[in-house]
Amino acid sequence: MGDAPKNGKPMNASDDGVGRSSRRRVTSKDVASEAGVSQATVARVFSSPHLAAPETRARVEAAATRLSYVPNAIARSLKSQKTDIVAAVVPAQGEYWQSMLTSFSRRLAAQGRQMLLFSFAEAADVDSALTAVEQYRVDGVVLASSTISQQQLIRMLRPGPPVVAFNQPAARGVLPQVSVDNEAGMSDLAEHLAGLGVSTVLYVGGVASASTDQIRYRGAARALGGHGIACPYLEAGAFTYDAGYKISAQLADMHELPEALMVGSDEVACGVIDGLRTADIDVPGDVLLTGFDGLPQSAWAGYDLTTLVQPIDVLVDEVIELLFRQDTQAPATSVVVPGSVRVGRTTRRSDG
Amino acid sequence: MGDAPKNGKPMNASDDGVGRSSRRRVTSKDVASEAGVSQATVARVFSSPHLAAPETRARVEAAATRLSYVPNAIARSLKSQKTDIVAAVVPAQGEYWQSMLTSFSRRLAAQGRQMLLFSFAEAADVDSALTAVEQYRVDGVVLASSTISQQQLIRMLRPGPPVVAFNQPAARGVLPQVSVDNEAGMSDLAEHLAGLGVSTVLYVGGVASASTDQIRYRGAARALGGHGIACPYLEAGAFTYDAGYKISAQLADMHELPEALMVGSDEVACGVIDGLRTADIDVPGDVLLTGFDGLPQSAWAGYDLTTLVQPIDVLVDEVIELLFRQDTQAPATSVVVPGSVRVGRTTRRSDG
DNA sequence: TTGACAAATGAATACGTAGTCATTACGGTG
DNA sequence: CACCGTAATGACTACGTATTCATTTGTCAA
Repeated sequence: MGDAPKNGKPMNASDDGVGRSSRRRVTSKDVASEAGVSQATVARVFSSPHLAAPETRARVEAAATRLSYVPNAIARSLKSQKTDIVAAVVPAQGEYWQSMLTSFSRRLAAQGRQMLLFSFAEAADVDSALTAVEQYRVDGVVLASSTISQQQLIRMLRPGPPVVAFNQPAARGVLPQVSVDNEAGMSDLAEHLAGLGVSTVLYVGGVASASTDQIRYRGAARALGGHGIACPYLEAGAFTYDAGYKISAQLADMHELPEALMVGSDEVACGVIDGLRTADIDVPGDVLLTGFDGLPQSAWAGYDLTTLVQPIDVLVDEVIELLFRQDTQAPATSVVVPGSVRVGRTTRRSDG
Repeated sequence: MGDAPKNGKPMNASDDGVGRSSRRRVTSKDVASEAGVSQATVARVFSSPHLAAPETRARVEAAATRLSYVPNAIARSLKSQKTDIVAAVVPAQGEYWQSMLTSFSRRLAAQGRQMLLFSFAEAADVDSALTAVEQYRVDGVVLASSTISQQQLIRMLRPGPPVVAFNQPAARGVLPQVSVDNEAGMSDLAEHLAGLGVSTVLYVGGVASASTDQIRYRGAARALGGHGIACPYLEAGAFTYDAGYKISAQLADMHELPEALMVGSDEVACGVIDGLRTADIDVPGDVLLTGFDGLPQSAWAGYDLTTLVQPIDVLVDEVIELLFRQDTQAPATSVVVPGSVRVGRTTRRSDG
């Protein structure tokens, strides 16, 4: 046991080494005295190793291992004014958000960043989430959900971390925003239907006031209009399975079904299919159907929807790119990523 | 705009007062001088208001509002040695974990705590997640997943924040743990089947090495054994829809189907149902079926599984209770919460 | 030999807050 | 009036790290 370093301040000399050494967390200072260097050197070894002599580095690392030293990210954040944390404000419900979440989380982890999660069920929760976000000085914020109010969006504009809205076209011009090309996607699906010779279509939306819903409907209506096909709008009331299931009763009651249904989201579409089935209406036998999003469930054999698959990983990458781009000058960039049509059973005429 | 020295100290002394006063974040010191009090008083107003005179408090709050002061949670955490953050280490895939996540997140938010999310796809990711967890000095950790190794569990035992394992019976005796009563739950389902007069049963597990799978199977085997019914085990290979879908081919090839299938999880069960359907085997017409977990999808009309519903909110509450209980003496408490059987279409004989 | 220069390191400081301690003022009790 | 306890507040410091600055050492060219 070598001892007597030139810097022999007997601070915690009363601690008898081996005993209960685990009461207090080990700090860089402890490692420093263990390795016989200064605290500054320890910090350098961990933050910018190239500034330390190889021999010194080895000694410090050995000491750190011996003491099971773990750097304190809180202190680092305070000093460096960077937390390496990104906040995500995401609706509590909805299959779609979940997959976006995990993709986002993994991408961040690969960059050495962490993710602070805020899930909310009501608008009020968003406010408290935003308050917490401000306190934690995160490096970036992602706002997902189509139900965040304009006012809440604007709140994020005051000086603070960069913010990006996810699949929230309403934010365009207010916040930087990333979304799939909702209009073109739904348009592509409409063209697919038109190509099948469909002549009557009904659009089943989720929430009429949601910007995604409006834009998707516009895509359908325009494309179909180009073929001289009308496209009335019916609102399910929510982007949920249950909403789709319930609205299907209205569909079943129609004296004449359209040839195809374009549904605003996969989750609603699954509900519609199941609901129609209870009324002995078969998809695609009696009516064709398209979804939107490309959820895992939409590919399940029980549904096998024709839908627009959102490239979630690409969207997430764009979000991160936008968050950490140095060019913070451009005030409200809007990135739109194309999706891709996946043809499933629900638009295959079963007359084979 | 060519000035910008590479290492320019951004003194905002040139800041023209009222205008863009937002270069630097407002601190409690700023509020102090604005309100004509000391920094200590500002801190008190925000952390323990009862220690400040009402009049002073009002003045400080007014000043804080005027400057849009937001307390810095990082600095507070450093000083108080409490982050009010809980880390969750959760598998990236699996419907079940997602719902647990959002429930957990909302519960924490209600307590003024935040949640740091780590989702992982492979075991290697768990290690890096645990490293990050240690650095951020979180107040607690929740480990979810049945595939975390014993070694990784043990790593969390060194001095650090309290840790609770979620639905991970393998952790029993090693870490405090909360889970649904897997054995009793599966046993209840088995009794349900026995009550229907079923005499041959096949158990379709997810991953045979997973502790939850083993315990659930034991519940089924014991209960059925009590009725003199055998219960062979078949492994799907994963707790996923696809695994269930694929394994159903083996079921369809059996020269004689059992009367009932007990599937280890709802997600696998959905795959099994869809897979059987492609082989023209109907559930419940040709074979009864039970699931486990109580996922939202299991209640969808297309499946409507008889399953064991896990009371996620209760489980989450127990986790939080365990994390922050002062009584940290008890080394490895194990809380087991009962689930409830929900009878669906998949065990209703369609002989009506 | 000497000066210039780079590499390596230590001392000191700042990040923004919470808590400890000391100080002041005040009202009640003896 | 003297005494004491309590409320309210300010000065100061610690939390653990990253970074600046100065100092030391070694190397090379003049």
